[in-house]
Amino acid sequence: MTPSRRRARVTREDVARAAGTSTAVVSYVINDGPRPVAEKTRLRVLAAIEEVGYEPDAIARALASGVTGAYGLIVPDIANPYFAALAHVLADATSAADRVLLLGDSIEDVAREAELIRSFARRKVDGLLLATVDGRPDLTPASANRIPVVVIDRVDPGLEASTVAIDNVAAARAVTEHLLAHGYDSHGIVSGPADLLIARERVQGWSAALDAARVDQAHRSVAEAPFSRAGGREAGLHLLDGPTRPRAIFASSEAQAVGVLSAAAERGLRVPDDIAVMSFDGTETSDFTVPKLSSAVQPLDEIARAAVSLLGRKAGIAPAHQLIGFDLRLRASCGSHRDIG
Amino acid sequence: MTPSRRRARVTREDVARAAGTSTAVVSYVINDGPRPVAEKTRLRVLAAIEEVGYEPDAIARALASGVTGAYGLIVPDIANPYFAALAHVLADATSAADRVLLLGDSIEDVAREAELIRSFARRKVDGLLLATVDGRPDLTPASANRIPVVVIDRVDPGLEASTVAIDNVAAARAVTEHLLAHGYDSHGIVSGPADLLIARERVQGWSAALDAARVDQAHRSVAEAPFSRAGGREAGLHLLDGPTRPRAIFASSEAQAVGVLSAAAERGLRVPDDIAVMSFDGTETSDFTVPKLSSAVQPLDEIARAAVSLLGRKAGIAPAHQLIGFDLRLRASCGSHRDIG
DNA sequence: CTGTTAGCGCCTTCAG
DNA sequence: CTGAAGGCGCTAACAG
Repeated sequence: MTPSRRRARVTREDVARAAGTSTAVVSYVINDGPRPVAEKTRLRVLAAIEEVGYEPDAIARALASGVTGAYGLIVPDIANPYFAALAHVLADATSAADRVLLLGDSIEDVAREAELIRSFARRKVDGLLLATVDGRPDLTPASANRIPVVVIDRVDPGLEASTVAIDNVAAARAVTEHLLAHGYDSHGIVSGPADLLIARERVQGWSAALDAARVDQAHRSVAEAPFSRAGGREAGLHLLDGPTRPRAIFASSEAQAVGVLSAAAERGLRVPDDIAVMSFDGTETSDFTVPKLSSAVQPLDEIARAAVSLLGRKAGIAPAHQLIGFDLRLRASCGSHRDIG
Repeated sequence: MTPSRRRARVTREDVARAAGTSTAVVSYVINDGPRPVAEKTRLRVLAAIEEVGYEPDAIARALASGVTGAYGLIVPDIANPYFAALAHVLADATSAADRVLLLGDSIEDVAREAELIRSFARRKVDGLLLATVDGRPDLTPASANRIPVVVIDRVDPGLEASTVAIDNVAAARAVTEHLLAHGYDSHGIVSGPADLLIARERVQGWSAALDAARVDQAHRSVAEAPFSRAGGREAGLHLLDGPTRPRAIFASSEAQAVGVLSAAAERGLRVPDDIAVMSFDGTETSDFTVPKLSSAVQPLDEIARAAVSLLGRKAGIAPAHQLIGFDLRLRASCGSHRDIG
């Protein structure tokens, strides 16, 4: 049983020999096509595969077939719990599609992102899932290789790619309307970077709700910050220390909301009694903050399913733009359900 | 300028033709070897590459050279902020090593993990980074392909692989000694699953410190739970609701500590005034909880560097076991620094 | 220093 | 239903 040290690699040829067939038949069996194989031969091949311990080489298969069986995912920062949650469901959906996932962390850096796109394109991924840090990323490396691209999360129109997203304006508006329903009279928002469309959209929804309620401009304050916990804390402190401390703050991402909670604690303010907070995204993180965060929830599983499903389509032709519904989840941070934390 | 629709693929051949050389020379230029190339020729080739817009095909290159330029990373749950933080630094270190990262999420499932190991082995990754959910994962698919494996985080001895980890016993002991220094007299621990060595080690360190301080068994309580936020909350509630509520709780992972904070809030208990909490891992998350978490910090960058560096070694021969130092970081949750949150 | 060419392991068309 | 054989795009001997 001492394995010959020189021949670690077991190939189709070994299988064919053991089964007494040709290598082509082995392929037919493994791929269940493109030619039919007699049941008897099939079993013989299967037995031979078992016997010699054959494992198909994914690289060789990829080169020959033109299908790599890999999807690429690029996110601005995998350490951000929101993107981590997104990656989780996407990894799952990818597995379900019987593929592996290439992860790229662009570190919120445009140049790095472009590099990752090129790198993944050279690797001939079967599809690219992109949460971009760039308003208008260069997708030509993908299209040159006929790689379908689905942009998620930070969606901007005019992209030569399919998109999956929620209605940011409507979601932000719904959040704000809830805050208004509580009777809060002065409002602050922690917005994302103004060069990102989704950041502007969320501000827009917030403004629209305040407009409709005829909230005076003097009772509104905006603090722009990166979509991160640190950004949220900074912006939160800025709002809390400002001349007119808002009674309610809408943090336009979950990470920022976590930062706002931390800022409030730092100033000795109680949430929601002194300051109400609502959030966006609504991953599991929001169930474990103190207090729990109310938010517009992005249904990540749905988004993942939709995104991976769009990757299945042929590339190039007619990008699709899929809108996913959001949920409003009320917890303690906005003043609802004080009792249940 | 209308590109011919039939020939999307630009190959070395096109470059060679444009440069008036052979395809081999193109390879030599691109790979800077294995044969030297005259400077003049080199420039001509470079220009030709630019001119025809050539991008090397990573798959073909992998097949021919036997090097894929990809590392695999398998984690129990990428949605867990701790593993997300780990993935972040590993992605970075991988990029620095000029490679891409294949991400596998085993969903805390042993079978799924085994499947991922096989899948990555078939893909011929150049190295495998494994945060296993299995005490003794089957690494033969890797070794059969001479793929070096580095086990991180959940390390167990007797593995046929290199490991990178901190001294869990010492770290847990240091945490507990700090708690004792505060004068707390009754102690609880949220431990991880008992079948994981690191979980047992952290309990061991905790016990050792209590033993040394002659803390009576009656003043100790243990609650076992998964290394997750939900697990931490359950176990936390269990400890808080038990017959002898501990004055201090050591949560043996950051995720669990977040759950404990949430449990304390649910019971209307203040941290650290009513109940002190210390944690493990210490990622950025600990700086944004309310209150901030004191913890034994695992220096992820160092771990990542060490792990990727170990992957560089040849496979098979003599696995190395690298121990990384931990830090003790004191914040508000244990009763230190009340003022600075 | 440069060109020729035989693979890498598998897929798939084309004969049989 | 099965076998033979030509690629997929690139690397790396081996000749010149």
